[in-house]
Amino acid sequence: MPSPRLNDKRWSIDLEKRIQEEHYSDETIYSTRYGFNPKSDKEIFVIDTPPPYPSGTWHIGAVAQYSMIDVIARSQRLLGKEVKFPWGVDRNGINVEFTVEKNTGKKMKTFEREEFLKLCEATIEEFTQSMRNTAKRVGLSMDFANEYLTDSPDYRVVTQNIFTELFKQGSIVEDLRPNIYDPVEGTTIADAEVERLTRMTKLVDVKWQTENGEEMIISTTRPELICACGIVVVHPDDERYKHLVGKKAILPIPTEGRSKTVEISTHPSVKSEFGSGILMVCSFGDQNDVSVFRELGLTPFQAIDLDGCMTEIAGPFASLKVYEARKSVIEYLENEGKIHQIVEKEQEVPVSERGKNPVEIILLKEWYVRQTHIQDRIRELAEEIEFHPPRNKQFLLDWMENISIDWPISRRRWYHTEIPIWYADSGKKIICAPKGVYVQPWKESPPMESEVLDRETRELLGTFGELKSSLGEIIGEEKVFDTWMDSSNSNLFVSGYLNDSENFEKAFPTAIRPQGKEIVRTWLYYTLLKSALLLDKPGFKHVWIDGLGMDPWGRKMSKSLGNGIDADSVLECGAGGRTGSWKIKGPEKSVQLRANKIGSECFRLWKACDAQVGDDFHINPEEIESKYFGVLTKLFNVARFASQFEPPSDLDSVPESLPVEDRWIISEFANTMNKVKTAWESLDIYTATQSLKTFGTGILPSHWLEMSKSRLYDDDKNAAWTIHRIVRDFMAAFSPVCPFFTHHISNTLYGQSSVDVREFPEILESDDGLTNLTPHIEEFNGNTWRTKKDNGLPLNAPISGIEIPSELAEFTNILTQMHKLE
RNA sequence: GGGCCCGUGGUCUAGCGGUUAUGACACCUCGCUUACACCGAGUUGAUCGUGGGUUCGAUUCCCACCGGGCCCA
Repeated sequence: MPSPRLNDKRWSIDLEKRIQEEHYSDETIYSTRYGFNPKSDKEIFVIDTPPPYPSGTWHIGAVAQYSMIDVIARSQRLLGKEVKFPWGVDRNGINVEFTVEKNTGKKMKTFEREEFLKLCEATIEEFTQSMRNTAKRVGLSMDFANEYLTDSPDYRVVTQNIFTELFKQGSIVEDLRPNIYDPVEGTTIADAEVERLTRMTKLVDVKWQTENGEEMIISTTRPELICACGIVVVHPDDERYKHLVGKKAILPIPTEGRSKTVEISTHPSVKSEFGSGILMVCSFGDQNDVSVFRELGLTPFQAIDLDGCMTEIAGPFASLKVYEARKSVIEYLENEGKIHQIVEKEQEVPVSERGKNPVEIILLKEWYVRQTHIQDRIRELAEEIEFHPPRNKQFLLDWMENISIDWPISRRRWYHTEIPIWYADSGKKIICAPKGVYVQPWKESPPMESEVLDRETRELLGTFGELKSSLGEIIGEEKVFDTWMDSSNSNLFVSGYLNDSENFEKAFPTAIRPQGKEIVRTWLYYTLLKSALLLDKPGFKHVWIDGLGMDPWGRKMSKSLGNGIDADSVLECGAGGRTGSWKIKGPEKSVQLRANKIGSECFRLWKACDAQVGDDFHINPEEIESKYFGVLTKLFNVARFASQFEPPSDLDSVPESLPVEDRWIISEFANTMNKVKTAWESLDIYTATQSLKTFGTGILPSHWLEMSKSRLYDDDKNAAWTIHRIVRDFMAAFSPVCPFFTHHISNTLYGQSSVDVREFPEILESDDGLTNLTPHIEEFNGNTWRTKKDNGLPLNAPISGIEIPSELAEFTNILTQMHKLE
């Protein structure tokens, strides 16, 4: 056999890594290849990449998603677009604060603020580094040289400026409102950050008395909140309690500085079948309490303070932690004989997503982005966006359906973007940081060119420099922003808002927002909200919402279940001959999974091929290897086989008088390429990859190659042209999925890398007359192989008595030769 | 309690009013045939979750139920 130009016998993880390292080693070559040229005449395609949050380990499901975003980026380049594929890292937030607290064993607020920030920055940088490595290991073609970090001054100043802009236009307000508050971490959180955990709770039936001595029973899980009770209500249709309505109930525990009685009234929100059917409404046990207080115009009591302790109104229970107060109140009521019964009950407790602490609703002065007024407009703007898959739009609509309060954006934490505000003139005036200057009001004075505004009317009064002397004491805001305030600017930031207005016009709305469905209610929603408030535009043209990576049994991967799979272990599986093994807790017992080789190319191929976008996908390394590594081996061998024959100098013009079998496979290939091109254009990774895989591992090697082998060995120029033209174009079309694999093959065979192709390969003409014969060819070959097998003949043995069907008359010669028909 | 999504051979998956229901992996049988045994060829295997309905006809549309997931009360 002539020696193949591809010398490696087969595709391997070590080869993959060698190519990859070379690929990323030279920054100049890398940037020329994948960088963004804003001056280009091509259509601009900006990807609003989700900036990942570095936490030490990168979830394999997320890595799989990023690899698909990379497929989108590469396929759009292949189609001739000027792609901006930014690499950003989301680094603000409470997670890194928790990590530092855990590592040092000290709570944040026991640190000096500056010192704590330094620790956070060092920690997050370490995590970021390992994330950069994984990003390259999985082959992402992002613009790493222009990395953006959401905790850098460049990024934070954009967040701050956008805040100021929204504040001036009236879309941001400050107000004293009931807020969801995490007393352990000492900060307000938003609705979207609350999750529910099932816990056992005591449902306490407390005996109350009315002023005229009638006894009534009220069930509650929060007896410590009796001190904040504003009213007692029953359902208006509840006949049992009609006589109580209008009377007064005496609080069953001692309180301080408030009325000892509350009115009994009716409210439709009461569930009569729950407990006794009588409800105490306290400020604030839950969201329903909030709305009853608001509806009836009651003045709320502040029962819990910022440290999660009872306030003075709790009388003897003041300054106890909520949980201790509950125990003491129950004890007190028991001693007083005021408990009817206590039942242990399963209850869903709202906790903070990040800290898993039970949250409280308390009155706090916070900053809000107004959002309830603009829901209809956001819905209209969302109409202009194309969703992939369309059904996942429902997640957004469902979430928006439930929005009833504004978005609280201030947090009492530290490693976040600072709210760029100072208070002056005894709080009557506000100083806003000027454009383009990142500020830290908790430790800095306002820059001279800052603007001074009336706190109520927002009227501009002048610059800080002009008014400095008349402003009295200046107090910097200590609070910071919710991290979603930062990340919801990503589409604005990457398209040049405030930094590159010339480009912004062309780049916004960004072409695509790819993301997971778990952050629809946060990242997607908040971004749409911001884009609507600031520009009255949809944030993007396409939204691509993928499902989540699940364990092999379809359950969410989580630390507590012990069913997680580390991304690097899959990508490195097979490197240096090391196999991979994973011990995963299944629903019943632990299961040991093993694989010999996976790597980035096989991993990407699996994700591209195995499921349609939007569905949750099961991650099982054994399956990834067994189903998809063979595909790479097959394709590699086709290319390796081709590589032993000299490619014709001119692959672009079709030779005259190609024989029928070459015209046939070219027609088949043209059909495949048409499908692939359409699929890449419509962001349909699944169809594009499936089509290529089917062709490349199916009729091409099994039928055409078998037919044409002997011609190739005989130096037939037509056969050589056909195989090389197909391999070259195939690699280009396939390069978005397996960039290093196709790079290696195309570079070795043709001296030009498929990852550099910037125009989809020309698709040759397809002859329907020939492609209609394909089922007949497949059937004839299959029958002939079976006949040989049934007769105990090897496939290369001659055979007699086989008739070529009349439809395949044109193929008589080649089929006779192929099967050695006699 | 409400909403949304999903349920196709042992496993994963395509199809979404008329198909001999797609493909892959696994299984089984045969074969080291000058690209490939980390391979090839061939076979076996699905009453398309269950029960109703609409229709001449349903895996595909509607309803109920069951199971899984996600979200919200």
